[in-house]
Amino acid sequence: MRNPAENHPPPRRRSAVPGPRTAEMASLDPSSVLPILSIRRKLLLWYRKNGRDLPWRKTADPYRIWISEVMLQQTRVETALPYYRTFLRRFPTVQALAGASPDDVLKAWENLGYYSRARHLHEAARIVAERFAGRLPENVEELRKLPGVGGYTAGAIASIAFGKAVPAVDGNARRVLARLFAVTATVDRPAAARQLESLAERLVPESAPGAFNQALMDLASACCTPRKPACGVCPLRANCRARRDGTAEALPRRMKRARIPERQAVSAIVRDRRGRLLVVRRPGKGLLSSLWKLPGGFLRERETPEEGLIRTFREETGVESELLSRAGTVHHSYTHFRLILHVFTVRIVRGKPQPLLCREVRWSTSEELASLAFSKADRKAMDLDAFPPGLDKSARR
DNA sequence: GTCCTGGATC
DNA sequence: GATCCAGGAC
Repeated sequence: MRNPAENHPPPRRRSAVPGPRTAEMASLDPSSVLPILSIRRKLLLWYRKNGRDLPWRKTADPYRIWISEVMLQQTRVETALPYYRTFLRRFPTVQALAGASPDDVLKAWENLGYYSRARHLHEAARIVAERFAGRLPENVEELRKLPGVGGYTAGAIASIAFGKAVPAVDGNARRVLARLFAVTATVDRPAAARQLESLAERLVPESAPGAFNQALMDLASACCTPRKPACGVCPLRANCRARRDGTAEALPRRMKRARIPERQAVSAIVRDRRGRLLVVRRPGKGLLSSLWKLPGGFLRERETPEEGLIRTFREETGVESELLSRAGTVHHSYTHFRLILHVFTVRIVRGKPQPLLCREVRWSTSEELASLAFSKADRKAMDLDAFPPGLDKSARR
C-alpha cells in the first residue's frame, strides 16, 4: 500500500547522506527497501547483457560524453550517431571546439535542429577552456552553470563521466519511473517532475551510477516504449506497479498540447547571370538563428503570397523585384507552428541586395551553398529550383 | 512560451 | 500524404 512516490522526505542535499539511503527508507517502510535493491540489481544485470553499444560508451573522455549528451537532447540516438562521429573528428578536444568559428560549429550541426544547442556548446567550450583549463567541472552545480547544460545533462555528465551518484532523468527515464511507481500525476508539471527526480535519486546506486542511469534510458527504448511496451520481457516486470495495475500504456500522463497554429511564408529563388543563388543570413537570435536562408519572410494577415514576396524581399534586402514563376510549396513543422512556404523564382528589377533585415547577403555558387548551414525547410525550398540547364557548369567556374 | 527534425501512425 | 508524437534548455 505504501507508494514510495508518495513519500516526501525532507529536501536535502545528497552529499549530506553518505552511502545508499536504505537505512532511512527502512525506518520509513521496511518493505520499500527490497524493491530498490532488487530494481538496481535487475536493471544493471539487464544492461550488461542488453545495453546498446554506442561510441560514447567506449570513452572515458568527459568532453566526448558531454558532446553526446547535448546531441541527444531532444534527439534520437540513431539521428545523433553520425553527427557525433563527424563532430568529434572535426572538434576532437575542448580546445579545438573553443577555437573554432561559430559558423563551422553551426555547419557541423546542420539539420540536427535546435541550433541554440550548437551556440551554447561553443560558448561553454570557451568557458571550459579558459576558466577550467579545458577540464569539465565534475559536480552537478558547476556543470549546470554552463550554457546548454540543464538538470538532465548535468546529471548525465556527472554520473557517466565522473561516477557521481546523481540521477539523470530524461524523458525516457521519466517514462520508466512513472510506470514502475505508477505515478499518475501529469509528468510535465513541476510537482510530478520533482517526484520522479526524487525517485530516481533514491534509486541511483553509489557503485555504478552512470551505468544505472543509462540502463534506465536503454530500458525505455528497448522495452518500456511509449506505445505497446514489451512488459512481458521487461526485467523489472515483477517490480512494476503500472504493469500490476494494467496501466503501463496509459502512463506517463501528459498535458494535452494546444493546437499548433499554421503560418505562411514566402521564399525567393533569385539567380544572377552567372547562375549564382542569392542567399541571406538570419539574425543571431530567434528561429534558426545565424543559419542561411532564401530571401523572403512571413506573410501578414490577408496578404497574398505574391504581395508578401515583393514586400519581404524589399524589407530584407532593399531591392524591387518581380515574380517569374511559382516553384512550389514546402510544408514543414516546428514545435509551435506549422509552416507553409510558398517558393517563387524571382527577378530583381532595381537595386542591389543589402543586408537590411538580415546579417549578410551573398550570391553563392552551388559549391559555396554546400558549405553554408541551412535549415531543412530551406533545403527543401532550394530543391524546388529547376536549375536552368547549361548554367550550372558556368556557375561552378 | 520558443526553440527543430524525423519516425510512427493513420 | 497529413497528422501525431517524442525529446531538454532557457
